[in-house]
Amino acid sequence: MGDVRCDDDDRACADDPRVETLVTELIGRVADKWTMLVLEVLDEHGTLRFGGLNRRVAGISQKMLTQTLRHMERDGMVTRTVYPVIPPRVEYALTPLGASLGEAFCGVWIWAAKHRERVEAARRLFDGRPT
Amino acid sequence: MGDVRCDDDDRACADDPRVETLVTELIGRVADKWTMLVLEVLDEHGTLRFGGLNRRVAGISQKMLTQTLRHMERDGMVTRTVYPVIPPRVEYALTPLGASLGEAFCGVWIWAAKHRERVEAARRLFDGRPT
DNA sequence: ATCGTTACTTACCCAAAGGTCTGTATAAAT
DNA sequence: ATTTATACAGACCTTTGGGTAAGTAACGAT
Repeated sequence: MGDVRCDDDDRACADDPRVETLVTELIGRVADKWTMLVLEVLDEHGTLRFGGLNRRVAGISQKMLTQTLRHMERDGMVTRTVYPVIPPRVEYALTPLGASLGEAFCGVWIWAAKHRERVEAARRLFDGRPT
Repeated sequence: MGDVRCDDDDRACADDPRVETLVTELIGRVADKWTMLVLEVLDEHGTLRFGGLNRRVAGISQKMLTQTLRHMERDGMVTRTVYPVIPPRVEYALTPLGASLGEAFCGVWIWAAKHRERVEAARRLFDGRPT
């Protein structure tokens, strides 16, 4: 039961060091806490302005929202459309690439939903708390 | 092209706050950088000792390996088997739960393999570097 | 003339992550 | 007697993440 690797699509899980590098980056930067939440909100609402995102992402600071959006833009996950009006109007939307990352991460969401009880039980056991 | 949510399995991606909490924890703690790398190595090699893991995980410090293994053990991802011999011998192996998380994250690996070029191209474009 | 609005940028600061180094136990090998 | 091997734990210190707050620009409304 340990040998079951993941070979659904292609040779993806292989030992390509460049893929490994990207995955490490994904875990560490692209797919950090805020990125995932922004991605989820954009996936739900389609196009949103800065303020709208700030209101919906729940707990994010202006600074982190800006930073996160810049990273996502750099990685080709979102488009940033500036309308030269006053007061400024900037719209953000997911690219197909961004949407596909969301779908990829959906597997983790499903896992979390499916195994939540089990993880919490394991923690209680480990911590020696009563059942 | 923006409405495509992820409804592969069940109502997983829904708005259950407990799931959201767990996912946030997953991204932030359970499924952090080192956890994923340890998980991958254990999935490849089956059972490994502390030293073997330390040698194979590439760049991890002793402290972080210990910490990561403790967290994974607490979450029910790995088993820790101590043999009371001198010098000490401790073996680590994935549980079925741990293996299933690896499979869930495999979607991200596949995504990374499939879209690596695209992400790197987007970055070059954003950074204004030559093609 | 001043205020409000929007989307930032920048400076400052604190807490957490994480690396390095040292200590520990114990028996077998030299 | 000293060294070696193993799997840690703990102290110390640097780096990074991330929050707060203030500043900016430019125009319409009061």
